[in-house]
Amino acid sequence: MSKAEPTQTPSAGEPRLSRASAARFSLYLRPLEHWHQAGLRTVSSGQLGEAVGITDAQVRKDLTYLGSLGHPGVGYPTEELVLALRRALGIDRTWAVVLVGVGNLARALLRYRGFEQQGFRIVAVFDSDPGKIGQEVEGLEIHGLDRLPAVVAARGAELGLLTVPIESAQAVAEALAAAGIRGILNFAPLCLKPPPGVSLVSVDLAVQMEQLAFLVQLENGERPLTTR
Amino acid sequence: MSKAEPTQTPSAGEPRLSRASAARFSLYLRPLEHWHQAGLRTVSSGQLGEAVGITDAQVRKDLTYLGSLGHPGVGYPTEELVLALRRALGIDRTWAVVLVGVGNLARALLRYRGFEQQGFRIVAVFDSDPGKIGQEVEGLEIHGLDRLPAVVAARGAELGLLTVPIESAQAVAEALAAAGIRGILNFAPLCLKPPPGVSLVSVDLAVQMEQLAFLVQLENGERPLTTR
DNA sequence: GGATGTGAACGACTTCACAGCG
DNA sequence: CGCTGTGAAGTCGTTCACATCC
Repeated sequence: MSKAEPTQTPSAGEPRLSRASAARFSLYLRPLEHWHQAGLRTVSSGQLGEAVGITDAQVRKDLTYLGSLGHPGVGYPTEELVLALRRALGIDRTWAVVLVGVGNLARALLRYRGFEQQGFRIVAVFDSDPGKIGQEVEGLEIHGLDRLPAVVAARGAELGLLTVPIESAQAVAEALAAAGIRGILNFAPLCLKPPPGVSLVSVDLAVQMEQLAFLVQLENGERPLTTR
Repeated sequence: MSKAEPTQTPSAGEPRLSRASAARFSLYLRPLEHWHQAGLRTVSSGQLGEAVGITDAQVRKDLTYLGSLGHPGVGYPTEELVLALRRALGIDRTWAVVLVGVGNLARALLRYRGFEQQGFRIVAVFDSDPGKIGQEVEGLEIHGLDRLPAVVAARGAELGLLTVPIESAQAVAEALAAAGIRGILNFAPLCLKPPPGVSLVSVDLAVQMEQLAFLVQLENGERPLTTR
């Protein structure tokens, strides 16, 4: 009842593409789009690796998952590669995104051009504060949370940005799920339990800062952790 | 000349603590600090694992690196564990931080309480725009970039938040390094080359969004990447 | 009994090295 | 010749299982 079967991966789709490779696809995309606009028609695995700071072998292995679009002795055609990568990542189309929690971070995200550029459009914003509801931010009316299901459905939103305080994060995540949202990018500094059927990516700025402190400490050779 | 020696790790410090474990230390810290304040004196690996979404075995393996502070049959003393984790991460003290690039994101970061709570204090802000220099944000005067070395030295800053546009990111990173900064948290959406002696952590919001789109696409079973 | 610490098995990811093609 | 695609080897990280101790 507890061992025997390897459990997990019971029958569903085979894991064609490794998670690690997908994470790098996004990184490849930036220099590639830049080079493509600059008129470069072809790139080698070495150039790409150099640009994102990994080995050429790694690049080739990753790109294998896209099918064989490299030409020996030549390299990869820039444009095809960009298209294939975007397709693999699922950003060969536009995603409608809602934002919940209109604080400082939310305002910064609303003004951030990078999302739109990659095909993410923020189509509605929500907050629970009655004082904010009805106001506008960046041309969008702030809705009350009760309107989540209706607005999500009306705008065809599939992704959500979660910029609410810790206390309400889990509840709002579930409200988003109930409203039909399929993926959440969470900025609240806690470990959200993803509602069933909803994918989750979390960004905790304090955690990143702590990692940085750790790295600096390591480099300083100060306290590489004694066995004690 | 090219094989034989394993190269790398030539002689310097042995890699006591794995990078992956250190990344989780930050995650452990949040529920732990919460529980500690709530008066809980002891926690088990199972509880911690549950809170951050990993197995108990993984938790125990990680905590091994801190020395043996668990008691069989009882668990780990909450307070000691918090202190040991903070010490391991290098946040058992305050870090002085400078911020470069006063845009929307910068303002959001300046108002974010999470940094201060974990021992990161933003002590100065910089921008290259003459129109901004001399103004104040969140009680801090905006300095010109030319004052980086002087202010960094005067305030004893060791870390930097980089929220400048792509074009100037690399140059500013090098200026930070030259001014004596030891670690950079970069928000510009490009692959920075870390100056020698400087640690780097990058946060690219568009990349996170793309990962989310990828996960949702996977879960939808839509296009799990065909071999073609 | 309940929970830790840990070697050993396992699996995932990366690097190597080289055959093969344009 | 340069560069891709890929098995094989190697490294790193996670999970298992169990001896051990309170």
